[in-house]
Amino acid sequence: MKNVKARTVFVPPHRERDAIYECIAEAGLRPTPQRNVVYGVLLGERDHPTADEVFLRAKHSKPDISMATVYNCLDALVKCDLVKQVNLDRSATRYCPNMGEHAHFQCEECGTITDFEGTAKPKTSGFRVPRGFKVKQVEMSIRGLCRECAKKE
Amino acid sequence: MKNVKARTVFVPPHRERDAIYECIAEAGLRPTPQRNVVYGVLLGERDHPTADEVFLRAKHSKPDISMATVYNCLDALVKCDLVKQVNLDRSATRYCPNMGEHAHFQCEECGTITDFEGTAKPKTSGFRVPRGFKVKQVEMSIRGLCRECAKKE
DNA sequence: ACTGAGAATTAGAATTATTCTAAATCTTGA
DNA sequence: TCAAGATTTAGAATAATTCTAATTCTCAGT
Repeated sequence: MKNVKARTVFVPPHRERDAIYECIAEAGLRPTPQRNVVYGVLLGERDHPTADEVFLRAKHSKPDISMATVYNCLDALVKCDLVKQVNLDRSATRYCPNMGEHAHFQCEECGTITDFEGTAKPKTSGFRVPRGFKVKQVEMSIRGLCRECAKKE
Repeated sequence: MKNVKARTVFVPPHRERDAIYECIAEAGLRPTPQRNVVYGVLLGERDHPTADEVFLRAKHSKPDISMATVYNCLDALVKCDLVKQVNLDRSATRYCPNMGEHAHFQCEECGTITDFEGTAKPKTSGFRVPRGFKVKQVEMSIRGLCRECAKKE
């Protein structure tokens, strides 16, 4: 699990699909076909889908999967650090299988989300962490105009 | 509007309440009692309330205010840069009148949200902004354990 | 391979969060 | 004062997420 971050970015999808079994097991969770399908969906199209979109796509390969299961699987994947939750606005939560360090950029105009590669650490970013607080995860999100929409302006 | 950020952190509340009129007007929106009350609620208790919590508090001074209005007002305040939306998990959006630069820290254990002072810029934080993208706003959110919960561990 | 305990899945109901609608009420500039 | 347009309102509608209880699956121990 420790080296998932380094691995997930460049390793081809089929290796990832094997990795899910190890990772889920390591996290004390059971590998199941549903979790596999859900993870596969996320790896297949890295466009930060909502739970609902994941559900629709998962149905292609597993027509009888249920919404509740999709939520359960997503939660499981998040818990064992294979997937990130992305909350940007008031709309539905999105999911992202890129565990490499990156920020989420959302275009104000067209809404698309783009990953910006890089590293976020509160100290190097200039934030004062009060004494006694334990930082576990840092996320950065950016709003603005994507290339296409910036051109149109 | 440009200097709101610098001003809001240390200026006492009563001055803020005057500021809302200027700011709302400048943003091309009308100052109204409801907007004033909603903004006052946010300034009064800076605990990052949800729209629902704002609604309940606003009713104290304006018992006939409606939920729809609370959402309208919050949107208006967000639009004219007096208030920030805070989206951390799958639960309801929270609102924050601190326009000084800061990150949001959420405790995994007790859920409380704490502001960490500091500055977030994608470049100094180590993020590569792809050519053509226009960055307008950067937010940083941090998860971990707050002082109290870290002690208990 | 078989079995029992506990984990995961399922459909659908329930809950929660947010948006929409259309009527009533304000605000502002002429 | 008046008209145009913005804002507020209650309640309905929609969307997102969680819950429930019954069923099915998985796996460790035989």
